Amino acid sequence: MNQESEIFKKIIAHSKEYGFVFPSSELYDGLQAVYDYGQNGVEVKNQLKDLWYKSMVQMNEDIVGLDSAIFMHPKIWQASGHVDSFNDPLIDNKDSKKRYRADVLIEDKAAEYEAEGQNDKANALLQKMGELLENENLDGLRELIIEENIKCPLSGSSNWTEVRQFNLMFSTQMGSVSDDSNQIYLRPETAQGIFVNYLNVQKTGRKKIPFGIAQIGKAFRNEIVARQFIFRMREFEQMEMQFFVRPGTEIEWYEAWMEKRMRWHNALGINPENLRMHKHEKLAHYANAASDIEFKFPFGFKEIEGIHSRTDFDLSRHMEYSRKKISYHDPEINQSYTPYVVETSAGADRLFLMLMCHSYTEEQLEDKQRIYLNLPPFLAPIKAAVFPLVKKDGLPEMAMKIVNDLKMDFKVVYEEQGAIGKRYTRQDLIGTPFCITVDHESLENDTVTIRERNSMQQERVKTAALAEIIGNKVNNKQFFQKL
RNA sequence: GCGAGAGUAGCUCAGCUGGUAGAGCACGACCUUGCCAAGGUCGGGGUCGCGAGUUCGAACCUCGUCUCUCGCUCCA
Repeated sequence: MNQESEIFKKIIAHSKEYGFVFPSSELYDGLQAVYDYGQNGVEVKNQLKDLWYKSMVQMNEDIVGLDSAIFMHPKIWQASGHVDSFNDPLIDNKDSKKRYRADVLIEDKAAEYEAEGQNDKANALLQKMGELLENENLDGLRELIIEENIKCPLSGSSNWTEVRQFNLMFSTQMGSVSDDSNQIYLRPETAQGIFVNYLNVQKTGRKKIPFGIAQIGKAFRNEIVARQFIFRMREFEQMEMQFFVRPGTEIEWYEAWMEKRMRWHNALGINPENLRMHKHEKLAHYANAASDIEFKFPFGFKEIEGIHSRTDFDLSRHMEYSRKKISYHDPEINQSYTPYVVETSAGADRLFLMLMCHSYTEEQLEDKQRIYLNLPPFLAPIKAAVFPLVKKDGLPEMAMKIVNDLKMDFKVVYEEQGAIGKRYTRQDLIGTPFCITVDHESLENDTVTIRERNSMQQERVKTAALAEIIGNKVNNKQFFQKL
């Protein structure tokens, strides 16, 4: 455990030192649980998102894309259940330092009464709590806890703090005149943008069920405690796909998508031992089956993607709250129904962190330690670096010409500073798959050496062959073939 | 939000019982060299997280505050 958190610290430090991830607003001492992607991180993340999007929309004829707004009608969050379930009244016990949900403490007490056969007392308690919650009377909740002599199960004391309301959704005002402005939320998930556009896409795209809608976008959650670097952030990016299916077929599709998504992660080159599927025992209110794909981070197996069978919960609720009909007439069986939904929901930032953890490699050579990022070449921020062996004799000019030719196809850099070994190392540290060196022989026969990152092996090749050699490793084709 | 620990140069850290900041690496220029973090010379860079207080004098002591790390809590 200690060694593992050591390695995680190194990954965090490496991410910052080499321009992958910076704490947000660091100049002003930072902003808790918010991070920025640096010059190298943004390249990785953009390519990761592009890879996911194309894997969905380009590789599946029955999936289309969407980019819905972050601001949405406030009623959407009532329909989705977020307004209710993202608001928790919390209370701390000062002796045990434990935090509880105030409503859960009272519910537990009611359950005790029930177990003792005092059903009336239990119901009265629950009713009173319901009223207090309805009126957002937090002091009243605290009084009720004290009246009922509810004690902390751990410390056994009733030394309670105030009850505080935690709202996991960020809110702001729409409308510049504060008097008649409306409170709206920053979306806590991207899925609802897909649900409320389901009908638009289905009709204008003439989509037949089954079909899917994929979207990448920012979401916001006001986490009580956000830890573990970019694993849990207040502003984060989701890559979600909602697949609409005929009721009764959802479990088949759910299982198919579990397999498909696992294949996707394997195709990234992640060690299969570090990936696992975790079935939810306790299901959320909207799901009839749910699993997480988990990656073994240095701090343990944690969720990177969820696959959920969401039934018709969301569409039905939107039908109810919007009072619009959202059913589908299925010509194949000549029946109308509300489609069921199978969702795949991945965290872009978590996948990024997974890639960093996967890639960070410490290798012991005979005389020294080597550190490099074993990023999949198609996700590396820089595809190739070109060096003149010395900065004279026309070598820089030839190297520059190679850069200018290659940059039409790939992100490449030119570097002449420092000894050649140091330049190789600098590229290793950011995961550049290829280093190309121009030497004196290059001027004679138009060949260069190309060095592969992991093996450090060099090969002398014709300059004209470079684009193809790099392209074969760096394009997405071989990735898609593994899906 | 509670409890514990931490914050000095880009990074890793020194800095004695208070006497107004150093090293190595990194970075930049030049010279020498040329295939895996080379050597030499020179140089840039810090209001010691921030704000008060004590003191003739604070990186150091006291208080507050911010941020980070760990634990509790929460986690669709």
